[in-house]
Amino acid sequence: MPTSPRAPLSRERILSAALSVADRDGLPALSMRRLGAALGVEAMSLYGHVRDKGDLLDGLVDHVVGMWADPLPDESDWRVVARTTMARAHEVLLARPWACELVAARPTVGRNRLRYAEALQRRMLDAGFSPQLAHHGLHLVDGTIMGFTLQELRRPTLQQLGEEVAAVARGERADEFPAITAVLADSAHDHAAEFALMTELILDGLERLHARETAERRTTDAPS
Amino acid sequence: MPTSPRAPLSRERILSAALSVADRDGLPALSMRRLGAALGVEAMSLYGHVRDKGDLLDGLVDHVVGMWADPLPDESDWRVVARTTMARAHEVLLARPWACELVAARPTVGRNRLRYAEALQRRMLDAGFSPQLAHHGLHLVDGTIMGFTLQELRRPTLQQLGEEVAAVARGERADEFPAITAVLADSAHDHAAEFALMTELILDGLERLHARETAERRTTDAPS
DNA sequence: GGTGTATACTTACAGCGTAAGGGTGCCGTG
DNA sequence: CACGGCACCCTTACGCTGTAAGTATACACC
Repeated sequence: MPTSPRAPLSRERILSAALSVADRDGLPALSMRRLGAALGVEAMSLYGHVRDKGDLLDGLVDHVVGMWADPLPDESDWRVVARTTMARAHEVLLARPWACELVAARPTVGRNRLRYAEALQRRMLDAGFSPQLAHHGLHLVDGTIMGFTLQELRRPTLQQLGEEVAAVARGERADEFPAITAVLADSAHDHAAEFALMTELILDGLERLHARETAERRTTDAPS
Repeated sequence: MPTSPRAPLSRERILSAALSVADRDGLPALSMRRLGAALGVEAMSLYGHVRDKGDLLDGLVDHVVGMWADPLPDESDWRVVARTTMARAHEVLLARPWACELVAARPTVGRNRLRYAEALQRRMLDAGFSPQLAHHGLHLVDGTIMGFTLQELRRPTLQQLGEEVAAVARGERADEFPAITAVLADSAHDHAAEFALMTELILDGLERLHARETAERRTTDAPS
């Protein structure tokens, strides 16, 4: 067999291997050498297809964004698009804790991010949003995805760090932190339900802003 | 002068030096060796006061949290506490881009975080929130702080990365991304105003959930 | 067959976190 | 005053990181 025994490298193959490594061993374990080893290749060979490690990470970010933004919902109602996108993004990010950290560290705007922003903002403009409000809407949806997912990821590490905090979480410091203790004691916290509730809160809020905006426009445009 | 020419190390001094280094040179530059050098000391000397680099970073996170959570507003209205805390947190995090990244990477719950959570949740419980809703409220406020600040930090790096994206941002791809182009063309984006608007949206939403909750409780408790 | 080009490998360097062990000066006690 | 103990800090070393520079191999085409 004259051909090389291994398939040739490519950006695609590198990115998907990087995704596997990060999924399996976490983000700190994603070094160029380990990634190369996972592909049966030396570290330096990767640099033919990837400018930097930063470039690789940026590619990874957009790849992950594509996981929830692709395929875009074929739906004209901005609420439906926002809702399904938020749910999918939440699911994808929860399954890949390293992705949140990565997006925070490398807030890249890639092709998938562009396509998703375009789709959501177009729906909002079509629904009569002002460009300003469409801008706010995108930020609100995106911010909620990241902010809330980070909240949930914060929780599992709670017990692993800090005896003082763990005592509070076990309800042993009710004197000093009564409210926290009461809240923790009461609620069997359902993350998925909370995220859904907050999604609706966000969408309601946006819709109210939109309604207020159109009301103002009407009184301004036709006051006579 | 028989005493050592340098003041003895302490966790406090180390943390505040780490803060300066991160502020000046960024988070990647915060290595144990550089931090030691900033204190006139070798890297290994730090390990007498800090278990780990992770321990140091956790301390840094809570230190930053303290910057906006301390002193807690002396105010009984949860809305006021939430609003001022969000504004202060936003300001602090925008001035320290590395802090967002750090919180995402090390979602630690420290002493300052506990005190702040306690204060806000107590106000909510006092106002008649159910423990569930107070829990949601804290998550909503925290999530919005992080999510929105991350959004804003994403922007400055937009032009530095990716010629394709930069072209879109300059409005040269109106054919493929009409909505984005329209939105960018129209809005002179005011981040502070957007954050304030979204803060009110959040608070309104929470208040509506609270009102709905009390209405339901009334019909349940006294239906006769 | 010879040459060009793409691809992957090798070597090397500076920097990282930190484990292990070696000094050095203050401090309380005899 | 002398001395043991003990904080504190420094030195050295190891395996890891990203990546710059240079080298070898294997295929495509004239």
